[in-house]
Amino acid sequence: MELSKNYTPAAVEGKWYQHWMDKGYFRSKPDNRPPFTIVIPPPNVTGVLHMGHTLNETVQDILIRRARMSGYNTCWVPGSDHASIATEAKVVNMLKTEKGIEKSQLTREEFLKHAFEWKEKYGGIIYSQIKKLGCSCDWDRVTFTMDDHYYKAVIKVFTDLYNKGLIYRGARMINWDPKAKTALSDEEVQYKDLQGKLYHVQYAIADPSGEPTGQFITIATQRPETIMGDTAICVNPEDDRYKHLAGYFAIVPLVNRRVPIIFDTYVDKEFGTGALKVTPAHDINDYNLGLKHNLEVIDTLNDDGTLSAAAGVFIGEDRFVARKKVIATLHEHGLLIKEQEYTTRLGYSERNPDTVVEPRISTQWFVKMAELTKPALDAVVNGDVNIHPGDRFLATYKYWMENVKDWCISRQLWWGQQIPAYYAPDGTFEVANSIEEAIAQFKAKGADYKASDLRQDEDCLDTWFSSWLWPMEVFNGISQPDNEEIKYYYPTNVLVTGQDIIFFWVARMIMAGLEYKHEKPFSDVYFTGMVRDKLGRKMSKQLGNSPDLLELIDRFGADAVRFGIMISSPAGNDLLFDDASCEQGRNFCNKIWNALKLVKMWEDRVAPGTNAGNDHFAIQWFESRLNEVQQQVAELFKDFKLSEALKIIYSLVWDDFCSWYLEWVKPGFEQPVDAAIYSKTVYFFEQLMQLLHPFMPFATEEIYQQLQNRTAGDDLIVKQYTAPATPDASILVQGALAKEVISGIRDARNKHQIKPKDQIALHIDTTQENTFKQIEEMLAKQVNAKSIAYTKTAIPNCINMVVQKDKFYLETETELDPAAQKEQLEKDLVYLQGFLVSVEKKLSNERFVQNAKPEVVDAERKKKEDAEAKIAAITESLKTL
RNA sequence: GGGAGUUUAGCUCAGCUGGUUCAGAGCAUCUGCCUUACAAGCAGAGGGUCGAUGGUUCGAAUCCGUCAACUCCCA
Repeated sequence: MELSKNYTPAAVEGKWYQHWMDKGYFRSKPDNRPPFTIVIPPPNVTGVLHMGHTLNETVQDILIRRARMSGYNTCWVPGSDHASIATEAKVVNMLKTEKGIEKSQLTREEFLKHAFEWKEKYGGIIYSQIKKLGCSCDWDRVTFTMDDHYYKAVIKVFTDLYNKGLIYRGARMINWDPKAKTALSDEEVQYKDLQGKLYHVQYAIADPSGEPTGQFITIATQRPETIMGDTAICVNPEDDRYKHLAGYFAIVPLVNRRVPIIFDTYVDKEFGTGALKVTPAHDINDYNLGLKHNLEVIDTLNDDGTLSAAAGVFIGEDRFVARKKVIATLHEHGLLIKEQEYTTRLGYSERNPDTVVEPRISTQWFVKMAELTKPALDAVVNGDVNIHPGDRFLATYKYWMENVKDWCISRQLWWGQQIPAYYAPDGTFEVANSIEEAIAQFKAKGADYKASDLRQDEDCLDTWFSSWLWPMEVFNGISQPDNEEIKYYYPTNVLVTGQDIIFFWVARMIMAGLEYKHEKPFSDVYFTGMVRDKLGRKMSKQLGNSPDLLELIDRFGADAVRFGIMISSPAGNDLLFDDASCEQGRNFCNKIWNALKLVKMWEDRVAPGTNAGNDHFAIQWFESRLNEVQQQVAELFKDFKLSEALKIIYSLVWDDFCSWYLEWVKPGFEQPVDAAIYSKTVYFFEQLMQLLHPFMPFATEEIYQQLQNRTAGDDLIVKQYTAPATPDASILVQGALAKEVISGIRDARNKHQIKPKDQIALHIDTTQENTFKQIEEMLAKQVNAKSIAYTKTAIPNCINMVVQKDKFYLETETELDPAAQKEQLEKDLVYLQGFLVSVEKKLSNERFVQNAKPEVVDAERKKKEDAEAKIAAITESLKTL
């Protein structure tokens, strides 16, 4: 079959993916082999694959494929999470715009039906993209965090933690998303720096008896719309400006409430006016002050961010509209005396990025973190779980673990696991796996209720409260503990994820794993960096700088995209992604494809019966190079240095194999090929494809299949690696010398403007004639020499050059310019003499000879000898000019 | 405000426990080639006082101090 001019990914990718699927290569069942398990960090169902995912999935596929080829029973579990807030927001929006339905018109059950329909429709997009990328996930294991068994597992864990006293219900200051109308955990709030204003507002002062003194105290606030919730004014006890106000009151403007003036060192004398208005319901610090000083809490906001009746004024207005109105009113009354520019930080909702989060007091469910974090911290600190790269994230992890606050897990949403707390009419409640169990529990306490008497908590659980069970429940490890699969696959091997979810997810999975399996969920965590555009900007929808994955694959091929993202991806560092690197990947595929074409051309020209080729220097050399790189790759994989591994494979294939090896063994035009050389070349090619396969699965499989006729089941994807042999160091040195001589001669030819077609006669003055004798043929071909001769004396009228200790004379018909040659040689001479001086200086330094390691001193002596020999060679050459 | 990280060729980055085969790679640039696998290619070349400044050492891109710039995390 005629091979196409260039590699055409579209023609092979779908074909091989289907073949692998048909053969069941991605499927895993427990057996006698050691397992190698990865659980996919579940992308959320609302998403499409972006470049961050692409990097992530590619890394996982590389690890899985390499393990599959290394004797492991590999299991890569795909899935997605339900993304409570984001999905509910999308569904609500869809219902409104497409069907004109408000969520409030629906029952919980009706809403969930719509949500599941939505998930069926859009949730699969991401899987098809992962397939396009070539990922070898076990598609029979797709798991969703709202699957029935998963749902039950989450409820079971909730009940269990509650019974252990690790979950409680209570009123706390929480982060409120007024758009989604739900509480958020601390981790779901993103802070942004903003230019705000500080308003200086006057409050009238009343004396201890309550009589107005006619004086005012000025406070500074960013949030004048919360004034109506003020229940104190606080100043620093050391502040001389306010000391006389002990026992006095302030009158809150707009609502004329009389509130105490309190003293606390919390207040910074230097900030603003040194006087702080205290609004316990709407600021975490004020809340704490309120607790300390026993202040009244007045919540002036509704759950949608509008002012509540408790505000007294501007009731029903949005908080930002109310702010403007309050300012205007204060201004009218002459109470607003100054506006000041001020840089501040505001919290935004992670899932509704345009919505400012409101600190709010609310009754929610919390997980007590202290007991759970302790073992999870130890697991990482003592190296049971290894984080890559290095321990760069260890400090961050430690800090968070040591300072973590209780985790708010209730969300005022429907899309998620409904909290299994059942309330009796009298307000008491029981937490149970089902309403029947709740009734029984009530009964045990002497309260007799029917199901219709009880009301289940309306709220659902934080998505992360389900995804922290992921490495266990994808194997039913919570719902059916100690089943065969969880025993076989858990703990998993590697977790590959972005560093941005270290707290959301990684830390909590470790906690859950230790709590429920008494074992870490994974041995290694590999953090990928953030994918940025080539200007270093984050990729975002707003900037439109995130390339479309499917379009990239169409343009370059999946292998090229994988290559592109991996080659620019040092572990853990942010990577600047540029289409150009995919282009490099495409060119690489093409290069290999063309090497295939060359080798295939030889297929019909094999000279039978000859085996002389086995002694060919190129074969021995490449065998060693291959072994050397195979060993290096194995080391790099151990350290998760995938990008570097790809780089050295790339260089092995392109430079060593294509540029040197193939040129060295290539027969003359239409000449026969030695049988041994041919079969060795095919073997090397297969080895290279095998080494490269995890990175570029499609092209390598295609080429592997093209190289020889294969029997059924002989597929590269499952071809097992063999342990590399030890490379022959002396052959490698000779190979390096050959390359250096060839490049040197080519350079000399170039510099003297000898046309590529003009032949030279080469004379070599060397002490290692045998070395050159065995590479004579390939050397002559590579530098276009018509003859090679050995000499012990200088040849006149030649281009002179020196490589290491050997002298080369290039005899040519072209007119030579001795002055230019002389200049070049003299330049080298000056450099070498300077080098020699520095080495001698070092060696004559007694302290160096005494203190340095013997091998270092020896190395310096060797350098000295080499430099002297080379100087001698150059000096001799110069004499002939 | 607290903590972490980064600063090496035009660009993106390697350089582990200090020793001129460590001053590197890829891309980009320049020169010469449509050589019978590949112009998405081949053969070559140029380019950096390793952020600044002190110190330790026989010797520092590599260790320590200070400073500067940038990035990220936390409050």
